[in-house]
Amino acid sequence: MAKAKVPAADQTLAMLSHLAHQRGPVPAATIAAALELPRSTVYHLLAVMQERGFVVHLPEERRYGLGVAAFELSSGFSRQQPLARLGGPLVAGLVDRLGESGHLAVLHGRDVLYLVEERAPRRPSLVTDVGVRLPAYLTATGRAMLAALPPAQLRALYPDRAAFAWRGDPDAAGEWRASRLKQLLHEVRETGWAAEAGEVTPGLASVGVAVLDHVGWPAAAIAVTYPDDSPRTLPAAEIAGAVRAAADELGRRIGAARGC
Amino acid sequence: MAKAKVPAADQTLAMLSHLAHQRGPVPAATIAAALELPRSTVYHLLAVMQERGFVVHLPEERRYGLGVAAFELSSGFSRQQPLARLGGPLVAGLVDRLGESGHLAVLHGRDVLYLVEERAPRRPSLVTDVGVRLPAYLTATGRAMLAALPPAQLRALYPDRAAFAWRGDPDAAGEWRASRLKQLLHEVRETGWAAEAGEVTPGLASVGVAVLDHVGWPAAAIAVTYPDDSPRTLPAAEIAGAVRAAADELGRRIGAARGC
DNA sequence: GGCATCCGTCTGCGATCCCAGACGAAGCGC
DNA sequence: GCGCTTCGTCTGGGATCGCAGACGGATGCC
Repeated sequence: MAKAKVPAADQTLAMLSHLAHQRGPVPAATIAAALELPRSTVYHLLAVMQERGFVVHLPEERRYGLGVAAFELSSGFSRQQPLARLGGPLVAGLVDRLGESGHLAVLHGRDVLYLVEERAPRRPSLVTDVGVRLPAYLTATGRAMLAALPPAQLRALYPDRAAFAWRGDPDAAGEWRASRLKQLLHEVRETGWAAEAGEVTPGLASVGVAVLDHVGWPAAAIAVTYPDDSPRTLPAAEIAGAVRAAADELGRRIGAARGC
Repeated sequence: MAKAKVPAADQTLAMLSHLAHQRGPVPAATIAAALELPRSTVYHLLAVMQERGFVVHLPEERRYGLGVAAFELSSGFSRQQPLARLGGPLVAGLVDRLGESGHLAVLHGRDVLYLVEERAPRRPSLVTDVGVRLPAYLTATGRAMLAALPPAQLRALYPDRAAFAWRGDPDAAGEWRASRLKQLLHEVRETGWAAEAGEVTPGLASVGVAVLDHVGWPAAAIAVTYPDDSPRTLPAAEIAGAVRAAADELGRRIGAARGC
C-alpha cells in the first residue's frame, strides 16, 4: 500500500480494525507490536479515540477495547446500505414462513460478511452472526455468490491452494483446491442454489441463493439454516425455492433503489 | 473540549460519527460544513477512510457513505462487551418463551442505545433496532435504568426542561418536565418494572427491567415489546416477571464475568 | 522487600502535515 | 450551448506533529 497521506488517520483506522478483530480487550503494547507503531503514538491515538467514545480503557485490566461510538457505526451503515435496509424485512419474512433462521451476507474478498441475521424461535444464535466473517467457499451464501462470478474473477480470488487458508493457518484448507471448488460451483449453477451441511456448524445445514444486481453481479446472498437431521425439516429443494424468491425480490428492489 | 493532540485522528473520528448519524450517504461539502473542517482536509481524510474500507464513495451520486469496515467494528464490540455477549442468549430465551420481541439497551447520557434485539416471529422489526439511540425517558428500558439511578445523578441528567429536547428540537419534549419524570420513576420503583405504551411506536407496548451490576448500578435493561391491544397478550405483570428473571440472571452473570 | 518488567506520560526537535486558495472537470438549470 | 455552482485535486510554506527514548508508577515474581 502506498504511504498514506494522513498517517495519523490511517493509524487510527488500523487500530480500530485491529481491535475489531480481537477476541477481547487488549493491552496497548500488543496494538503497537501488531501494527508496528511507536508506543507513544499508540497512546496518543488511544487517548483521542477514548475521548470520542470509539475505545474504552479498562484500567484494572490495563487493556483497551472498542467503545459505543464504534458500535454505532454499524447502525449508520445498515441504515444507509440498501442491501441491509431492504434485505432485513425479506429475510424476516422468510424466517417467519419457514420457521428456520436466515441471514444475508456479502462477498468481501474471499470472505463473506454477514449483514443481517434473523434467528428462528428456539434456534441457537448462529456462528454467522452480524458482522462476522467466514471463508466464502465454506458457506452456502459464499458458494452461491462465487458461483455467480465470472470465471476470471473466481480464478483471481483462488489462484492457488494458499487461497484456501484461513486466518493464516495453512492447514485450514484441508483438501480444498481450486479444481474442487470449481466442480462444486458447477453443481451450484446447475441446481441454482448452494448448500452446506455441517461444514460451518456441525449438525446444521444451509441453503443459499445469490442476489444478483441489474448487471448480473452477485451483490449479496440469502441463506436459511436448519438442523440437518430434523424429521420436520422441509426438503432442501423446497427451502431453496423460498430462498430464491426472497433473493430475486431483493435483486429487484436493489435495482429499483438505484433508479434503473 | 480541549484541542485534540492529534487533530487528524480526531477529525477522522468526528467524520465517522457524523456519517453514522446521517440517514444516507452525504456530499463531502456537507461534512466540511457540519464539522467546520477545511474542504481539502475532508477530501484527504475521506481518501484514507476509503482506502481502509470505512467509507465508500458513490461517484454517480457524488456522495460518501459508511463502508463495511465501519460495520465490522460492531461485531468486535459485541464480542468484547460482556453485556452484549452474555445478554444475547438471555434475550433470545425470553423471546422464545414469551413469543414477543425483546431487546437489551444501555444508558448513554440521556439516551438508550440498543445492543441486542431479538424479533419474535411474525412481529415487525422494531424502531429499537441494534445501534439505534432513543431518549431514555420515553422508553421502557430507559425508564427502568433511570429509576435505578441515584437522585443526584438523575438531576444531573435532567437539570431543566431543555434536557427533554430531542435532536435539538425544543418542541419534542412536549409536556415533559423533571417533576413529571420523577413521579413516573417513583412508580417504576414501586412496581419494579417500567412500561411504555404507544410512546415509542403507536400500537406497541413495552415492559422493561434494569440489569443491576454488583454495586447496584443500572448497567443495562432488558425489555419485551408486544402489541398492546392483542387479545393473546399476557398481562404486563406476567411479562414483567419473566423480564425480571432474565435481567436478574444477566446481573448475576456480569458480576461473575468481573470476577467478584 | 527487592528486582524486573510493563504501563502510561512526557519532552523536544527534525520532519512533515494542514489548510487556504487556485484550478480544471462535472453537473445542472435556463 | 452557456453560465453558474459544486466537486475533487493540487500546491507550498508556516505551523505543528510524530516519535525515540527517558522517566516514574504499578504490577508480579521470587
